[in-house]
Amino acid sequence: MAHKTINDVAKAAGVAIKTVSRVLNDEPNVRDETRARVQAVVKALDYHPSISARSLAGRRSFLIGLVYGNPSANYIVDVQHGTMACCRQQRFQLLSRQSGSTQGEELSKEVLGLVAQTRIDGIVLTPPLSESGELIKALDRRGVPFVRISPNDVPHSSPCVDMDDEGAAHEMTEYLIGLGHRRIGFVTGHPQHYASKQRLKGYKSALRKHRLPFQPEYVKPGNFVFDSGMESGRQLLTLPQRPTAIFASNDDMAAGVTMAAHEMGIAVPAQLSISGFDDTYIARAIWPRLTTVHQPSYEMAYRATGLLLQMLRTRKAPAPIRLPYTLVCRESTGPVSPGEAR
Amino acid sequence: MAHKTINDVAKAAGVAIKTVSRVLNDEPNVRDETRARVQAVVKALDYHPSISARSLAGRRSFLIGLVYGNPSANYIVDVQHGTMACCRQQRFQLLSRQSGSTQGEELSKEVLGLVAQTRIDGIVLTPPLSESGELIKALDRRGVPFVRISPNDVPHSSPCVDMDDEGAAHEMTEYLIGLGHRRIGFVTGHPQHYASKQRLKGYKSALRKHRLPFQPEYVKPGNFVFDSGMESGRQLLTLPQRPTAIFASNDDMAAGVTMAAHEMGIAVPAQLSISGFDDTYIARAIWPRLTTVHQPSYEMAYRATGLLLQMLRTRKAPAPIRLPYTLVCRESTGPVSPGEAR
DNA sequence: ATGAAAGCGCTAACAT
DNA sequence: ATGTTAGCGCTTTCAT
Repeated sequence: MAHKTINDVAKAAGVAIKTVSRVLNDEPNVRDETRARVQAVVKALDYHPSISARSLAGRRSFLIGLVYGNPSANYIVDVQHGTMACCRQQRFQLLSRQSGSTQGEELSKEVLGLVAQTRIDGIVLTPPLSESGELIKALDRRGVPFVRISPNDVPHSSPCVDMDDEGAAHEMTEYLIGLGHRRIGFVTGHPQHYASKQRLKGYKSALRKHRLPFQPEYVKPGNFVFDSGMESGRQLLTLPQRPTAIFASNDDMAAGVTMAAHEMGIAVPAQLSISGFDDTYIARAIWPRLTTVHQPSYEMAYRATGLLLQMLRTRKAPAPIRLPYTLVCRESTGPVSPGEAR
Repeated sequence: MAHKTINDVAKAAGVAIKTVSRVLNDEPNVRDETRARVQAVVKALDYHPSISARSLAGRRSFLIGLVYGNPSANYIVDVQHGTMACCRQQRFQLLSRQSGSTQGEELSKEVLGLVAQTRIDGIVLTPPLSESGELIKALDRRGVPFVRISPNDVPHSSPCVDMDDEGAAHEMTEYLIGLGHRRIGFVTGHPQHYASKQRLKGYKSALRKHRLPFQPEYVKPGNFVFDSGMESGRQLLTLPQRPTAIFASNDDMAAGVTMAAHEMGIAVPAQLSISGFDDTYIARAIWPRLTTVHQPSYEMAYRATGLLLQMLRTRKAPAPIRLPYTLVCRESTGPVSPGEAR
């Protein structure tokens, strides 16, 4: 037997299809008794309204798009699951999309095409796409609601969920300083990524606060990918006065630094402390386990999706949410050893 | 301005909407000249047909569902990207869904509900969901086309993409034997997972072939998750006659074994060789990098999706595809040391 | 080779 | 509080 339709339900419940529609959409003006009867029939028939039909007839598709370009698989999975959990609760479906291009006109065109085809009700934007001014402008012009995850400096009225990246990096750096480290290397994130700048800022401000000199040769470039961490790690560790601690802007790169140290026969944490950022799965899977900043990616995505859906209902942008981070201290960091602290 | 419709295109091209429809769907009976004109207008107007309308009117939604319950994030991401790449090429959209329940009636209900709501054209099933007889039966009854990824013993005419798990495990075990190992531990995968059985089988057959005794105490249970590998690793390494090599049924568990070895102060690979299965990101991110079986997850998913879409077009099931694996030898394995091989 | 009309399963706007 | 009707943007079926 084919799919049930709203007509089947209406017939079985002895009401008009409009009444069924009201019940499905939680609209008022239905007697409790009628509502209960319809709901019973819906359950009995195992009826699921067609989102195509709803989307075509109404102004909602019950489809949410998650668009990402982020290279860190573990981060993405956390975000996707957070978004999915929220969608499921509110009976929305999730359409995932990895964007080929990361910025500019091409990106905007791709996302706009997605919207045109699918009529998705809203979009969850992850970094670094959440920072593309052009994309945001394009979405605005089309009137597509969206929510951004992660800090970013594109001023916009749309909702946003973030955390205090600068504060977290500051705190992590202070933690390393507290362990006695004076020469602390830093591996940056992708230069276009606003969070990268914030994390670097926090690193710098902690040095300043503790009157340690900021030495540019201790800051190496990265792009959030493992290999870039390994490469920058190698460079830092071959410096004449090598750092006794290295703080990488995400876990993947911290794992790369750890790999570099292993290859060079430098013991972690005895000779070198390493810390990361994000607290993804990899932080607990490598040896020594990474001291890192726990970024609540799953919850950020969950809350972000919640804001988006709320906005769809109320038609106005809810206030941004800032979620707390926590320092997670594991075995990759330790007190500086006397021998290393010349 | 709102979205363009097929009417806009028809008007601009000076044809009936049916002709536009023919062009969009690559149907015959359109003059080349007319076709070209319509295509030009489509491009000029940046027109994207609404999948809701297509889905409602026709028998296709251009939506593919990816349903997974697999706990390994890195594996899932590979699969999702493979599926996405194929969908993008053929102008399908991807709806991702992590199933809450892994089996039985609940799973079937969830997936059937998804189908009813979204009218997705077909489903890509990943292990272990691809092995649920009940789900497969339910999908059959509803006439929902699907394709399964990974080996499995539910006989069915639907297409399937897999690899030779048994052969791969056999080869990996032989490789360890070739390095001189005689006491080889094994960590199994999730018991419900057919690939687990195949991998164990390959391990056993290699031992047999080389006339090594199969010792049940060298086989410990796992469920494809890091922690289970660590736990089983600990148990194996506290055996009175501990193994000189451990073969875990996936990379996450092999990473867990590596962690256990580190914690117990056992050097890898000097005192213990470790190998995994899958060749996910984690295999290259931990130290020492894992010797493992490269499973072409991305390509398996890509090809599987291709089979599914082909089946939608031709209405008949294409032949299954078996993709080749390769052994990837890295630093986690080495010749057995004389001291260990008592 | 092209077009006209009906209708997919819903919701919107307007009855009652 | 409930029902009726007219579409949403396409594909289908049947003409021409």
